[in-house]
Amino acid sequence: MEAAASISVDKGSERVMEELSQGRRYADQLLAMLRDDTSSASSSCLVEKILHSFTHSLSILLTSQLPLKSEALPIHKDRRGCYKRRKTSEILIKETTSLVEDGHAWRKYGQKVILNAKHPRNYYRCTHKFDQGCQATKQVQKIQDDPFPLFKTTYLSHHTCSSNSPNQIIMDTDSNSITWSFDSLLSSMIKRENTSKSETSSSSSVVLDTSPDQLRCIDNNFSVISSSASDYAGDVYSCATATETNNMIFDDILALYEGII
DNA sequence: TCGATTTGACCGGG
DNA sequence: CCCGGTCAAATCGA
Repeated sequence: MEAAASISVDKGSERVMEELSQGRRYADQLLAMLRDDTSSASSSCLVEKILHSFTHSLSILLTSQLPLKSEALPIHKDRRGCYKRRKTSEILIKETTSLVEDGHAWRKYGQKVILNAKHPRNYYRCTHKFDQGCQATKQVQKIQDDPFPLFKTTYLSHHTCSSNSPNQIIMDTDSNSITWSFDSLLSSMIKRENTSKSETSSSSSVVLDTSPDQLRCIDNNFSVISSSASDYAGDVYSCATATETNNMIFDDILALYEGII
């Protein structure tokens, strides 16, 4: 981001960016108008695609430093200056005993053997890097071997995308319980735990009872599991809208599961 | 067919 | 120059 801002963009691409920005503003206005009219769902969808296209184009112009002027082309593809190494700010490091989903859509873009490390480091970027210009990346590396495996995940930059996160809490009207809906998270874990089974349910839920000191997993392949979960029960309402806190709770619950299963 | 992953090449910072 | 982060062509697979 800051790297993009410091780039001295030439006049041509500056004009292109201005033109794209104007187009994007028009599309924004059109989308707002269409959203008022409930009968034009498909038109809204189209406008959203146009908006993504504008955002993508602007993102490319902002982040690339490829010369627009035609200069002597090298024989093979020259990628000098094709990316800027990010500043190491906004780092979050997590260590987990298994590879857990964190509710965001990631796309693997690289793997490197690291000096003096037993396992390679894997590089992921946000799926919405190009359609929404989200700069979030993460690195995952196994740092401890198999009897008691440990994975280190390093998150770099915050998500700026508006991904429809699967880790959304759905409040149950039942006064004694809260239903959490985080399909991808739990079903992926169930897949791990039941690899021998040919079928896994596509949807799962966890019910966190507020009165008894129990954590229950309700799923086709699971029976009732209980453990201490009172630490989380009291916090759920207050952090229902804080995604980061939710993710932390999900991680804790996963750790809890791993202790049980 | 098209999105995701793999993997060797390329690049920049130290 | 080395190491680690990123790119992008090739490949995979749903």
